[in-house]
Amino acid sequence: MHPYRTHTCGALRLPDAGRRVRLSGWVHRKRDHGNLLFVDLRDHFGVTQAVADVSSPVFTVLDEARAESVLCVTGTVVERSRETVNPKLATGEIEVRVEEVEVLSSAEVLPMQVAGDQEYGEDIRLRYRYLDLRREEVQQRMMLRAAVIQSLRRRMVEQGFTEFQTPILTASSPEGARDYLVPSRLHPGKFYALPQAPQQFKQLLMVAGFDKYFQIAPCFRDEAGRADRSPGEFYQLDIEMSFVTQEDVFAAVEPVLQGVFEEFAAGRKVTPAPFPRIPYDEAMLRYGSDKPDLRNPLLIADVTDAFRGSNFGIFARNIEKGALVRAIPAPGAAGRPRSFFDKLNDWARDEGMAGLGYIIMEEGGGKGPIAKNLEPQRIEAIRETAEVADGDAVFFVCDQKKAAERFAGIVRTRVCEELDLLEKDVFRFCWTVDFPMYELNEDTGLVEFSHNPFSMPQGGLEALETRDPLEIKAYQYDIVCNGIELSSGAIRNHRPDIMYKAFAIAGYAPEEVEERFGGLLNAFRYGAPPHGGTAPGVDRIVMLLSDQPNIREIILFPMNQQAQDLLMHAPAEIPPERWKELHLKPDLPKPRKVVRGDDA
RNA sequence: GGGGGUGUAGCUCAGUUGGUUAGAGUGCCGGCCUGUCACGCCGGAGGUCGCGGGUUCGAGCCCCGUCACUCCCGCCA
Repeated sequence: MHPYRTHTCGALRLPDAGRRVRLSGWVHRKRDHGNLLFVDLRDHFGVTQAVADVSSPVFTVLDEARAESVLCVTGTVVERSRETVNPKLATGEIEVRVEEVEVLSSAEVLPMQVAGDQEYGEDIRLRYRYLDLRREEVQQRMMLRAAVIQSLRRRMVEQGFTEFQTPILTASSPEGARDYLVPSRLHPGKFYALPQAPQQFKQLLMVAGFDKYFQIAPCFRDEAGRADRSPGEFYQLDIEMSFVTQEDVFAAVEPVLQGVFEEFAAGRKVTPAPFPRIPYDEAMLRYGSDKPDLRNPLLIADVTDAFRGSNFGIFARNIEKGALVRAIPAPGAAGRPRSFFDKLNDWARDEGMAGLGYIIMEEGGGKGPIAKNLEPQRIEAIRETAEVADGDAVFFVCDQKKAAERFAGIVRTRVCEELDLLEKDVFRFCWTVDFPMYELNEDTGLVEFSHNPFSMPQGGLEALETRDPLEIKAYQYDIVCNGIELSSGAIRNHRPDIMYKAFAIAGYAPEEVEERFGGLLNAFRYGAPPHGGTAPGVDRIVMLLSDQPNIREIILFPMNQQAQDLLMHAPAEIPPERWKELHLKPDLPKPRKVVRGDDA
C-alpha cells in the first residue's frame, strides 16, 4: 500500500465499499459524539468522512487531532445506511472506518478557520494566505485562474503565435508609471528597472522577424493599488504581430477573448465577434467614458443647441462661456416622486457637479423647473435629440467639454443603477478606437502624448506636418468589457522619421529621443516591419469571469493596497552591509515604527 | 499626497443619552453524549475597547493628535 494514500479524499464511491484504503488530508471538521467520532478528511480533491468508535485504538489520536492537522488514515470503505447518506458530498454514500492513523503534522490553534463561510478581514487573510487558500471558494478561483491562463496560451499557440520570455532585469521604460528599480552591485550608482510591460522587447522581436509573439507577461509598476488594480505587479497577455493593420490585430484577438470567455462563461452570454468599434470621440459623447459599458442601454446626447439663448439663464450663460449641455435619458422615470429627483440632485452636488437639471416628459410637453423656461420647440428638440418620449425624464449636465463628458458618464451609470436597467449575465465587449495622439496639459498648456508615444499617427508624417496636433488620431485602441478596460494596444510607429517628428511635437529634442529610446529607434534603422499588438490584462479577465470586484481574490499571494506583502513581510529592511555592497546610503524621511511580526 | 469608512475577546461583530463588574456568535479548554455531517447539551478561560493626550465626578461612547486596515481621488493601461 502506498505510504500516504491509495485514493484522494474526493475519489471513493459506493462500488469501493469493502476495500481497504488509505487517505491523507487535513482535518476539516470533527463531530464528537462521545463514543463515536466523525472526522471529515479534506484534500485538494474533496472530503471523505472517516469514522471511529470508542473501542478502536485510533479513537484517542483522532479525538485529539485539532482542525487542520494533517492525518494519514487507513481503513475499510463502508456503505452508509440510507438515512445517513449525505447528498451534499460527492463521497456521501460511503465512509471510511478507521483502523490505523498517523498524525503527519499537527496544527496549532488557528488564527482563522478554514471550514465554514465566516468572512475575515483582508489583512488577516493575507497574513495567513496559506490558510485562506485552503478554503474551497478561494481555491476554486485560483484553479479558474490557472485554467484561463492555460486556455489563453492554447488559443494563442493554435493561431500560430510563439511564446517568448523577455527580460525582467532591464532598463527603464516609458510607460508613464514609476519603475521598480534594482541597484546594480557590479556597476556602482547604476540601476536596472523591472519592466512595466515588455513593450520595447516585443517590438524588437518583430524587428527580429518572429512575426507573431505572445507572452503571459509579468509587469511591474511602483504604484499603489485599487480594488480592481493590483499594486506592484500583474500579468498581461502580451501580443505583437508583424505586417498587420488595426483590423488584423482585432481579427486575431477577438476569437481568443470570445473563446476564452465562452469557455468559462458558465451560462452567461458573450458578445460575438466582431466586437463593436466605437471611436473615442463618440464614446466620450454617447457614453461619457472611453470605457463604454454596453450593458447600460442609456445613451447621452448633446443638447447644447436647445438651450443656447434660452430663458433658462444658468445654462444659457454658461453656453456663452463655452459650456456644453449633455442629456441623459431616464426611461419611464416621469412617474417617480419628487424625492427621486431631489436625491439624484444631492448626489450630483456631492460628486462635484453644480447640480442635475431635469425635465419630465408628459402629454407632449415638458414639466419641472427647467421646462418652464423653455419654449415648446426647444423641448421638442430635446425630445428628438435625446430620444425621450412621454413617460420618460431626461437629466442635464452643463459644463466645459471635459467635465460635461465625465459628469454625463457618471450620471448615465447612476441613472441606470437607479432604474435597474443594467443587462445581467452578459459580457459585452467593444473596441474603443481612434484615440487622440496628443492632448493639452491644462496645467502647463503644453501638448503631450495622450497615450503610448510609440503609436502610429493616423495620416502618418503628413498629418504630423500639416494638421493641428490635437486633431490627430492615433492607431490606438482599447478592448473594453462591461465598462472595464481589458487592454490597450496600437499599431506602432516603426519609422524613425515619423518618430522624431511625433516626439518633436510633444517637445522632445532629437538628442533626448535618442538617449531615452535609442535602443528601439536604432533597431528601426535596419528594416522594421509595420507591426502592432495589444495586451489584455490577465487578472482583469479572471476577475470578470469569476465575478469578483476585488483583484486580490484572484491572485495567489497579493500585496495589500500599499504594496506590502503581509505574509512574507516585503518590502523589508536590509542589513547595513547590503547597503554598502550596493554602494547606497539611506536617506530616510523619518524613523518609522518597526512593523509587527507576530506570526513568526 | 488628499478625502471617506473602520479599529471592542484568537476571529466576526453588538454595545442605547457619557453612568454599576464591557456582551453575543464562533474558536479554544473541560464535562456529557454511538449516526453526525454548521452535530447537540452543560461549564470555563480569554479584554491595554488601536495608541497618546484632553474634557468630565465619571469616557468603549465627546474633542484633538497619531497609527493601522480598507474604499475612493490624485497617480496608474
